[in-house]
Amino acid sequence: MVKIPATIKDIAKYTGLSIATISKYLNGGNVLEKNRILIEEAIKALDFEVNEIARGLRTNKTMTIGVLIPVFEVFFNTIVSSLENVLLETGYSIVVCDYRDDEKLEKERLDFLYKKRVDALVVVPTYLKGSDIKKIIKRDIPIVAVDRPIDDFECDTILVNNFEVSYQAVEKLILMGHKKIGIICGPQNIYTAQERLNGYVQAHTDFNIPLNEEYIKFGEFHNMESGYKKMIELLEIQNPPSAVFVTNYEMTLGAIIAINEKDIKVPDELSVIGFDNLEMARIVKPSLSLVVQPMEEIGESVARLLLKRLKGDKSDFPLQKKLSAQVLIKNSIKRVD
Amino acid sequence: MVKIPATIKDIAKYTGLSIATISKYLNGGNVLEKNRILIEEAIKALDFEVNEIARGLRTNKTMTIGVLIPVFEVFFNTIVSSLENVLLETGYSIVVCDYRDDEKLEKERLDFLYKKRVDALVVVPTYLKGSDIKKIIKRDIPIVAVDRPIDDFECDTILVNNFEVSYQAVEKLILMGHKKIGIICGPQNIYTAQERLNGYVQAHTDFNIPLNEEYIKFGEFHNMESGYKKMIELLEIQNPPSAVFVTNYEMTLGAIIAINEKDIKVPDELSVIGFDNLEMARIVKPSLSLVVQPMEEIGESVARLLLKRLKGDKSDFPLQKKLSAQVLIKNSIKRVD
DNA sequence: TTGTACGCGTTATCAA
DNA sequence: TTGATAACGCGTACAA
Repeated sequence: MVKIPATIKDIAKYTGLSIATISKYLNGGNVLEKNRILIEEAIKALDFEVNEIARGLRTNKTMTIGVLIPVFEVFFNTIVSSLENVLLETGYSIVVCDYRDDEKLEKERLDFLYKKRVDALVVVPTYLKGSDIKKIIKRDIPIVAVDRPIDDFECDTILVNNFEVSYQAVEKLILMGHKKIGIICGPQNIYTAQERLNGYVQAHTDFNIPLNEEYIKFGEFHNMESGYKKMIELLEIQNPPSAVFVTNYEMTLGAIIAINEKDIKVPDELSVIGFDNLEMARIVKPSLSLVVQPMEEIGESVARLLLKRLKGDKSDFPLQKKLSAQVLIKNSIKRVD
Repeated sequence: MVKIPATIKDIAKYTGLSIATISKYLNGGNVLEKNRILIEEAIKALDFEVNEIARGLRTNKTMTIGVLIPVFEVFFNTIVSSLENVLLETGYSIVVCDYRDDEKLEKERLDFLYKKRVDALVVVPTYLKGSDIKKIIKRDIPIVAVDRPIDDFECDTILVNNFEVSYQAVEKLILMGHKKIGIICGPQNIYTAQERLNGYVQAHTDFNIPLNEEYIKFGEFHNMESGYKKMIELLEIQNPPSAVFVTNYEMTLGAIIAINEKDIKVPDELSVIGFDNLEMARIVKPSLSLVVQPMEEIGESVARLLLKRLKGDKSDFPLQKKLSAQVLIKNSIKRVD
């Protein structure tokens, strides 16, 4: 605690060897057995640890990867967690920042990570455009966009098939006879929210079911109260929907509370498909049908791609990958006619 | 993007001035007006930015503060957020790590932050002991324990009056005539959970109400399913409690779902006090009584203390501060006899 | 295998 | 005010 950590120089003095030899030992080079023992003894005795700042200055690498996410919510947390698990073995660490869905903060955090000299960046953008990135990022480091593409910027991108899975969910409802289908969407400026709405619209189009604007509600991601409110609104329509599709975790939570409060019986009085909420789905009775995104797979894909790029392998750049979410049908859907 | 960022040396060349002068300018020193203009021109032209790694090596400061929290959940997020807001103005940034309630990870993350040469540490410990810290932290940097003390380690500590507020909550129920009071606690190895249980016990003792072990359930923080399960268990007791105190956010969420599912009327059939869940409290009908912790205040206190220590002011060390949580009474409590 | 010598980009000291 | 120069701690040719 009190002593300033020893440096390579100290180890050199202690062992009588040169700085270069110690450095080589530290980096896995060959050293005479007796010297190795000596060095290891010195390291213990002097409580030595490499100064990663100095090493970073020299190697121009920090061995850290910057991760920028909108908020610390379970969807992003899970992705980051699995990303990290893969990276762990490789010597890379991650530094995660959230920007609380704030446009200004999004740029500031990106700048922060960049200034910390991360070796690569993983970004879940909201407002961020290509021009912003070009303004902030001046070194040529790998950047991967996750969950949402970056407007006007060419980079590796890993997405989920939001449109398709949303289509499938709504299609399922339609095939069960539903024609009055409500949807609680996210903000229209967010890519994933747009895609999910588009899937809903396309399914209606394909099955020749007219859209009813009353049934389309816009809530906020990361805000369960909005899910609650929008569900209440849907339930209070004179001619309410017979099924509702809620397009995100937190909003699903709020929607469930609304349904309970109104004492609506699922699926008898209302069919429901939620989103990304396995824990809740287990709890809620009857078991909740869900769209489940492959969060772990996203994290792993990002990690693998990142490692490839960090090795200098630029093949397939810019890579565009779309992973598949699944519609998980449980007991919250009833056939109607 | 392509060009490697310019260095002070480049600026020196461009302007014809010396490296030392540029450096002085960068650090707010006095420079002739014409030189200042010249330097600023060069900085723009060459896209210069200081290399903070090099600066850190030289100054032995990274101007970052490491923050270690159990999980990214709303309670900790809010604290971190307000901590950050205060720090923002000062030039310090934070790097946040979670350890997912994992003992091994808790040490690893601490080590990671330490190796990143943070200038100070904010820690919400779970398993961490003084001996662990002494093993990992060798430089003498300020450490602040938040929400929970660190066993066997002398350092600044900022806590919440868990015992007292829990006592008050239970006392309130008792004063409303309740004698059969259930509690859903957190894990016994966590300080805050212990304190909350102790407050419950003490209130019973003071009012001469015998404890009923059946009414004391242990769930898990950060796991709403446990709140759900424990509430179900309480409700299924032959002689169920007339009131339940749930001692954490996520568990309160699960408990509410359980209550809804069982179609229990609050407060007629059951009085409830939840925890830390303002958003939910707004949504749920009837409005939920709550223990509310002063999250913002915690963050601000930590920040101020930290800044003081970073200035070298060691007065009052080790500081022990206890902030006050409040019992917020709403419509979820009924008088019984 | 080991050591010498230099450079990474910055700050800090001390003359000028 | 400015500049030459020595650190900071480490990695790496290159020579020994």
